[in-house]
Parts: sequence; structure tokens; C-alpha cells
Amino acid sequence: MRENKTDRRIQRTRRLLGDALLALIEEKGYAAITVQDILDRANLGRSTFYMHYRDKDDLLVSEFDHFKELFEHFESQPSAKGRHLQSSEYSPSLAFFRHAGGQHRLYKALMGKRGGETVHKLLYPYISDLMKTHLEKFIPDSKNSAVPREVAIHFFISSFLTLLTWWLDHDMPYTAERMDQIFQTLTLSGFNSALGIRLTHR
Amino acid sequence: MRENKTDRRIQRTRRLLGDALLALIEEKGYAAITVQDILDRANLGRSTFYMHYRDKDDLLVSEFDHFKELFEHFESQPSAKGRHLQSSEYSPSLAFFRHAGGQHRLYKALMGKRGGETVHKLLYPYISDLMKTHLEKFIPDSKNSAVPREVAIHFFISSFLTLLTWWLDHDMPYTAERMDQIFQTLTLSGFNSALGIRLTHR
DNA sequence: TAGATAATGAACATCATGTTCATTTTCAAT
DNA sequence: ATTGAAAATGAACATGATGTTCATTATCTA
Repeated sequence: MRENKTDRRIQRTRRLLGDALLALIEEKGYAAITVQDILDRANLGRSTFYMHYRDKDDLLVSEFDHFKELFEHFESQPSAKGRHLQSSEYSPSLAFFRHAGGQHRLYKALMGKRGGETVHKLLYPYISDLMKTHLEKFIPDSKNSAVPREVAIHFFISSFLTLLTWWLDHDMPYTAERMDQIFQTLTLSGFNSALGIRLTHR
Repeated sequence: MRENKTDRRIQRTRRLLGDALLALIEEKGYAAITVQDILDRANLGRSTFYMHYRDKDDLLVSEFDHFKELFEHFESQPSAKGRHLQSSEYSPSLAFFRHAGGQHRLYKALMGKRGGETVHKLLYPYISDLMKTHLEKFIPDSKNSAVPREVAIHFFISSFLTLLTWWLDHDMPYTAERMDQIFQTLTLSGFNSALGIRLTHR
């Protein structure tokens, strides 16, 4: 079958472009990268790029999609490395920290400082959805909490992203487990007193 | 004296450019703005812009400097509106929330989502310095805290910026005092258990 | 009124973007 | 091995933003 081979050829080109992008993000930051930089790095012709992607952002988005696939695959391993998926104790934050530990390069390029705004605009809603689903279980409907529910959730998600980014930008000086524990220590009691609930703090 | 008049003329031009920039940031976000946009909005000639600023970023930085001047002036009013400067209870976060309330436009353009990365790179160190000075007083040297001091401080400052940004982007649905209280509720207990100290929570 | 300084806008060189197209490479099918 | 379809190529091009230059005009002080 031709299709398989052709696909492989296309995938190879795309991977070259994606790898070049990731490497360049680490070197000079996303904003400073030009399409020509990517082409030079990947040793590909100009029109090749536009054959696969609309523009620089489109390539970045496809790298982000790649990250999502990897993460979701990682998550779907029932208990591969992770005894972290036992229903009641499942914590999306720990899953992210763990996965990031194994996918240093991709995570650092996308979520580190040098990744830039575009990624953040994709990342926030993605993590937000995951966390919200998780949090919904714990948050009561109480109207008279000390802090508006919306603000507390935003705080919680932003704190996680802040710490993940910090960790990656500092070359992961602590284990994923320690980072998650730090995250929980910093946010959980505030989150609890804000909403008048108690999340289990492992 | 000639200087006064000339200065006034220059200042007028600069203000036109700055105002145009701020308005455009609110409309389309900093990244999407072109120098020509600013010129059209301000009704000025192309070369006039480059007579005053090196590039778009230079103009933005000067707006940021303007913000700092305003804030420092606001802070130096011994007790203008604020009984918020009584030494022991002084809180930089409340000062910011209050000042932002009175300078909605400038703050929203600079610190809101649409302000972009450049401002954040200026803003973080600025707020960081202010807060650190404030925090130093409370943080002991203890080496065996639950969370590395560096991480806790980063968390604290980032949380503040996150909430300030959220507040501005949502058109300040709460008073400055309420926002500061929210900020303290969300962060202080975590910060305390992280470092094993107790900040006074007004 | 004269002299100095600021503002102007047209023209220009440079650079990145995204498109087009004729040509070449690659590979599966025969 | 040959062929034909899909993919890769790179030169050429149009467009639009950037930042500079300069001769001219406007503005204000002395």
C-alpha cells in the first residue's frame, strides 16, 4: 500500500519541522523565531513548510496537539508506572508533574517561559478543563464562601501552571512528587478556607 | 524660558502616542499593534514616532515607567486616601489594588491579558522587589521549611499578579479591599504552612 | 521678526511573510 | 527496470511592516 509509505514520508517532514521548532524555542524563545530559522534548522525548502502548516503558530499548535496525545496516552496506561490513578486519590497535577518529568524537552519548550503566549492560551483551557472536572467533585454549591468560586478556581489552576513553569525553567530541581506536594501545600489550605471545604491532602 | 515650552510640546506628542498605544492595547492587544496603527490613531507622521521612541517596545516601556511614577507618587502621599501605610500593617498588594482602582485604564492596558509578555517581564521584577522587601521582614532563615523559600516567594508574587490581572480583565467586579482580602485568604495560609511562619492576616 | 527646535511625510532599503510554479525526488505498483 | 502519482524543492514574486533619511514646514522663544 502506497498510503503507508507516503504517510511516513509526510510524518518525517513534520517531525523535522516540529523538532526544529522545539530546539529553537529553547534557544531563543518562540517570539524571536522566524519561519526561515525553522527551515534552515530542519534543512527543508521554504515551500515545504507552507505545504504542511499555515504559519508558525499552526506548527506550534500541532506540537501542542502532540503533547496532548502523549499526555492522554500516558494517562490511559491503567497503572503503568503510576499507582497515581486510583480513583479517589487521582490528582491531575501529579499526573502532569510526572509526565513532564519524562517529557522534559517537549514540556520545557511548550510550557517554559520561552514558549510564549500562544501556548498559554491553549494550555490554560486544557488544564482548566481537566482540573475543573476533578474539582467539581469536591466543591459544594455553597453561595456564601469567603472567595467567589470562579476566583478560587482560577487561582488554583494558575498556581499549578506557575509552579509547573517554574519547575521546568529551573531544570526540575525536585522530583515530580515533591513538586506536587509543594503545590498542594501552597494552595490547598487557602483553597479550602476560600470555599469552606476540605480536599484530602495526601 | 524656551525649555519649558519645548518640553510641553514634546510631552504633548509623547502623550498622544502613549494614549494611542493604550487605547489600541485594549482594542486588539499589544502583539497585534503596528507602529502605523499608533500613528494613525495619534494623527502623527511616521518620522515623529521614531524621533521619540526606538520602537513599539520602547514606547511601552515608557508607559510602564509612567505607571511606576504614578504608583510611587501614590505611595508617597503619607495618608492621602490611604490609612494603608501604617508601618506594621502596610501591604503592597492592597496598595496596588487600590491604585489600580483609580487608574483603571492604564492598569488594564498594561497588566491585563492584552498587555502581553513585555509588560510582564517588567512588572514581575518590579512587584517582586516591592514584595520581597516587604516579606523579608517576616520570613525567618529556617532551612527546614516545607517548601523551598524561593518557590514560596515565587508562588506568592505570581498569585498576586494573577489575581490583579484577573480583576482588571473582568472590569473590577469587587472593591480593592475585597480583592486584597481574597488574595490573602487564598495565599496566606499556604504561604504560612510552607514556610512555617505566620503573617498577620488583617 | 529672526533663529532654533520640533514635526512632517515622502522616499527608500531591508526583512519576513505567504504564494506560485516549474522542476526534481521518492517510492509503490506493475 | 519502468512508470506514474504524490511530495519536496527553490527561485521568483507580491505584500506589508520596519526603521532611516532628508528637505520642507510649523511652532514658539527671545
